[in-house]
Amino acid sequence: MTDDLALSLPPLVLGLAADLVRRIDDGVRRRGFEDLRPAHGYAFARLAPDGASVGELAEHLDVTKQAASQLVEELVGKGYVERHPHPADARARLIVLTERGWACTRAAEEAAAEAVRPWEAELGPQRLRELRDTLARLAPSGRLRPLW
Amino acid sequence: MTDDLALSLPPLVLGLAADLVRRIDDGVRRRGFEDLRPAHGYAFARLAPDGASVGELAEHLDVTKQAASQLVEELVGKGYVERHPHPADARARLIVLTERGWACTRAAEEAAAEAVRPWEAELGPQRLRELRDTLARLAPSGRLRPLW
DNA sequence: CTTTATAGGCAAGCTGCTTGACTATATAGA
DNA sequence: TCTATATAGTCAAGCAGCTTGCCTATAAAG
Repeated sequence: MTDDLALSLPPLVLGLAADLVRRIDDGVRRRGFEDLRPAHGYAFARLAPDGASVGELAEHLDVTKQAASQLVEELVGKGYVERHPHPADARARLIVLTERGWACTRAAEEAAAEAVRPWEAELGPQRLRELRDTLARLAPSGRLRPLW
Repeated sequence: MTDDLALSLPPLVLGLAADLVRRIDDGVRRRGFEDLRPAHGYAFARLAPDGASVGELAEHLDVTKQAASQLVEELVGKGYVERHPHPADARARLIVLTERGWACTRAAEEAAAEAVRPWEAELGPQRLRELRDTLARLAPSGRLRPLW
C-alpha cells in the first residue's frame, strides 16, 4: 500500500464522521429538540430497545457510573427518560425512554436519513450499497459509540 | 433509498471513525508521546506545513482564541511548539512545530498508516482505492477537523 | 448468617472550554 | 498627521462534564 493511500484515508473518514455528527445534530435540533447534544444520542441508542441499567449505560458510553448517573438525572429532568424499578435486581434501576424520548429517537433517525440522502445523490444506490458493505467489513462490530 | 440502508450507514461511519481515533492515539503513545491526546493532533495538522497564528488555529479547531491560546501554552510547555514573532503583524505570533513536534507528527503518520493496514488486508488494494475515492466524493473538502 | 461483591448516588475536585476585560498593534478616515 | 475603530493575543473568572473517593442498600457466596 502506498503511503499516499494510507494517509489519505484517515482524514476522509474522520472528516465525514464529523460532518455527519454535525448534520444529525442540526436535524434533531430543527425538529424541536434543542436541549440535547450529540452525547445524549449515544445514550438513547443504548436505551432505545428495552432500557438499560445505569451501569450498562456507563459501559456503553465508556464513562464512569457516576457520569452515567448524572447524564440520566439530566435526561430525567428534561423528560426524555424515566427510572423504573429493575425487575430482577432491587439495587438497580431500569432506565427507559419516555414518549418524548421515543419522539426524539424518531427525529434522530429522520435526521440521520436526511444526512445520508446527499450521499445517494452523489453516488447512486448501487455504489452506496457497496460503501455500506465495505464499511461493514471494517467497522468494529461490538461498540456502537456514536449515533449522533 | 431504503430506510435500512440510510440508517445502517451512520453507525458504521461513526464507529469506524471512533475506532480509527483510538488506534492512532494508541500508536502515537506507543511511539513515546504519552502526554498528548487526540485533540492535540488536530492542532498539529494545522501547524505542520508552515505554522499558524493563534487565531488561525482557533478557527481550525472551532474553539475560542482563548482556548487555542491555552492549548498553545500547554504545547509550548511540553516542547512541541514555539512562539515566534509574526513576520507580517507585530500583534500576532507565528506558532511553529519544534523538532519534537515534527517527530510526533511523523509518529502520528506512522500510526495512521498502521491503523489502516488491516483494512487493506481485509479488502485488498483495489477495493481500498475504491473506498478512498468514494469517501473523497462525500467528505467535506474544507475542514479537516479530526486527524487523530 | 456472616462475608464479600455489586448497583448507584452524593460530594469534592480537575480539566478544558467559555465569557468578559484589557493591552498592544494595525488600519481607516478627517 | 492625528484620531478612531478594529484586531491579535492574553489574563482572570466561571461553567460543564467528567473523575475519584466514599457511602448505603441489596445480592450472592461460603
